[in-house]
Amino acid sequence: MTITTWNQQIVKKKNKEIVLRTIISNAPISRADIAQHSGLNKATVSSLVNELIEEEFIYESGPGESSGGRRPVMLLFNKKAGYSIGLDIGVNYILGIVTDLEGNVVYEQHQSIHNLSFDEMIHLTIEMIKNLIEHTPQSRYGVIGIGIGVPGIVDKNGKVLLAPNLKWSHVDLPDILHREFDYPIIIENEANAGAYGEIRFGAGVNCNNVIYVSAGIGIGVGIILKGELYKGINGYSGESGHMTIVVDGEKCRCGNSGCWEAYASEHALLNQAKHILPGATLEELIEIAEENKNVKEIFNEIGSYLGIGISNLIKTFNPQQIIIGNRLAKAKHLIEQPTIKSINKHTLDFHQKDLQINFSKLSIYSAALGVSAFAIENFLSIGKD
Amino acid sequence: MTITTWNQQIVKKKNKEIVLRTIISNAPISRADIAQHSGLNKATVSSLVNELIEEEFIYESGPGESSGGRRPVMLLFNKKAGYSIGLDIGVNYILGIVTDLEGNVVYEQHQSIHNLSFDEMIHLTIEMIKNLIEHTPQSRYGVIGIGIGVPGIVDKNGKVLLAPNLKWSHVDLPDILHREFDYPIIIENEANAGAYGEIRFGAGVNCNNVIYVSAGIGIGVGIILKGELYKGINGYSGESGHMTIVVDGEKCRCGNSGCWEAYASEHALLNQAKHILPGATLEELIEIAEENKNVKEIFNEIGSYLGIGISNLIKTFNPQQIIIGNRLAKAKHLIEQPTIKSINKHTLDFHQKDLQINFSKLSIYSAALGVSAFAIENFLSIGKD
DNA sequence: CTTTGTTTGTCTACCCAATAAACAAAGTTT
DNA sequence: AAACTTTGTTTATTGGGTAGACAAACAAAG
Repeated sequence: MTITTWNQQIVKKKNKEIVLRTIISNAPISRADIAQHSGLNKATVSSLVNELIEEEFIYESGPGESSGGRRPVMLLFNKKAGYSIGLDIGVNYILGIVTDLEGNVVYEQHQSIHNLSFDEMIHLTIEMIKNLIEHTPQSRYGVIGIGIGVPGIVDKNGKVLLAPNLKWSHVDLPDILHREFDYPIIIENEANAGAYGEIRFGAGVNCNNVIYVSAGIGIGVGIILKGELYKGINGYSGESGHMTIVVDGEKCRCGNSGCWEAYASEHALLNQAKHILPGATLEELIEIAEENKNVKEIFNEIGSYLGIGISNLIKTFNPQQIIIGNRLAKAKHLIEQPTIKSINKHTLDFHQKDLQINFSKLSIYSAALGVSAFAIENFLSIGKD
Repeated sequence: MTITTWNQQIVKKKNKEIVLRTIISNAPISRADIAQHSGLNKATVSSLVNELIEEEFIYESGPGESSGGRRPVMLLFNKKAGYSIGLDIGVNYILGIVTDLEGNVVYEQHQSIHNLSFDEMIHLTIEMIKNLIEHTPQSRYGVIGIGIGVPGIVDKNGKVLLAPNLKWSHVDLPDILHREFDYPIIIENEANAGAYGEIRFGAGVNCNNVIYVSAGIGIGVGIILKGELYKGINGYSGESGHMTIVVDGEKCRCGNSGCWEAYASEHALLNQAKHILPGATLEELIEIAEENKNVKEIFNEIGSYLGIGISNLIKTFNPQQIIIGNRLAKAKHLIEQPTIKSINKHTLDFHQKDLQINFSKLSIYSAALGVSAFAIENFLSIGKD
């Protein structure tokens, strides 16, 4: 096994990437400014910029304001050079989106599902992808990749090892899809995808160490460290929903007892609420909470427990930001205060320094945008010779 | 702020580092083998090797076995090119070591301390470092750095923000020491240092994702991800000893209740044992446990709780290895089985796949070797032009 | 002992990317 | 209009890595 060595080609590729990323995050920008900003030589920038224009990753948008000399030629990222496809497979829905290279949704398809067999599920997924591809605008690079988020444990090769809520186990999704589609395919856990979506396009833009708490039926955690998704040795990280917060506490679906998600998930909420309002959904409970003290108190309690688990994560990671997402984020106005209160109570001042607690900004799109972003990222760093 | 750009000098530096590291971990090795192993061109390797010889980082040890042609010239790492100093400051001891560049201890000094004032403590530390420097063998690069491990929270600049057991707060140790010594100085939390010591020289050699659980008076955690120490946004990561495992449980010294270390540390152990044997130390209890069922049961329980917290970390990190170190590791024979049993009970098969649970191999030297290794690492990547 | 083939390590010519400096073009300021 | 500024390109140079030729050193076969 050989290590990655360094040579001029790598240098060029890295510098080209620096130039491109500088344009993406500072557009419109001139060649001179890129040189200033990146520290690269003017001539180097000029040459790389011209290659990027040739490849249609960027384009000249015309002259900008003069600052006392020749007017600069402003450069823009060509977000329409290609399009990415993202799917979020949930328990009772599939959401599919087509985005440009900046993560703007140009087409979307929502599909409710109920009690589908595995084969029907796969068939529906494939049909959906076909439809998304059909609705992808023409462009230089076309569809640059397909990302799929699933609520379960995904290994390093994209195999879905266990998705209890979908009743999937050992599903080789990349293999199944590669038989139909000849595009790069990325499968990712829903919490990981959501985390990435938020740091790229949502509440966590410009944050490098972020813990995304996906509070839905269960609780999953997406971990972004040093700007990169951390996945663990086999890809099974972020199962913090099953960390013990009460030894010998409530029974959890995983077989253990006292798990965080037995106290702070949608499942826990519905479980509490069924004594008051049997069969009510999260959305219904949120509405009722406005007038019903007892229901409001349940949200209070859920928020408080949510804060306890988050505090555990804060003490372990000392992150820059916590983002609370997925379905419980809909109840932001009900759980934000008790959650923050709980975090304040359970962490030291040290850990609260420089710490932001936010809710998801992308609502239902977090995961789909996240996997779409993975495909884009993959394309921009690999695809660019 | 300019980004790090890429040029030929960087390429050379990186490749030189590849060559050096290949030699360090594969010595004795020939130039041809390095080329084979690294993927670099023979000529490139030859040139870089000759520079490294010039700089005395490596040397030729004579001809090796022929494999059917000209006999190769074998290369060895010159571990005596410089020496590193490591200190482990504990509550009632200071341990100082001098190591060569491979982490072999060439001189050591143990010092017991009791109820020293802050000034006395600093004075003693400085005197010890002076003594260690005096006992450092002559070499090309001399003392290449000083690393110090402390039982407390250390920020990114090496300032000790809080070390409750030492009664330190806001101690600018780097500043104090730089007035005395003109060497690179690295201050690190004891758990982080121990973690690094173990992955470099101990139980975690060749492991990239390791959680080191420092179980002493309290519990600290050192997190190694992708081969690097993870420190969080401000350097306060790994305070997992204070994660809640029993909501509204035992009071902890931090002010909260139900913290892991209130159930699984030396402090918790002594607390339990004082009802049976008031005033007994950990070492005494370990001896007594051989014959005393009640004491043995306390170790059992501590191990069980230790396993619960470790399980929480496993679910979050999906690490390759857990290393249990610090004082409680002395009771390995008493707590290993209950700990492993507890981990088996509280984690899923997925997380146990490819997972090793080990105890510290470096015993009392973990932290001192760790900080020493930090200094060496710093020297080898920066010091080498 | 000779011949043949292999392995090792160096040397040379060459390639390629970044850089500095010179330069032209297109502005602004005095 | 003249002088200065800024932008972006062109030129020559520097300094790395690489391929391939090469000699030295050795093993194996005859």
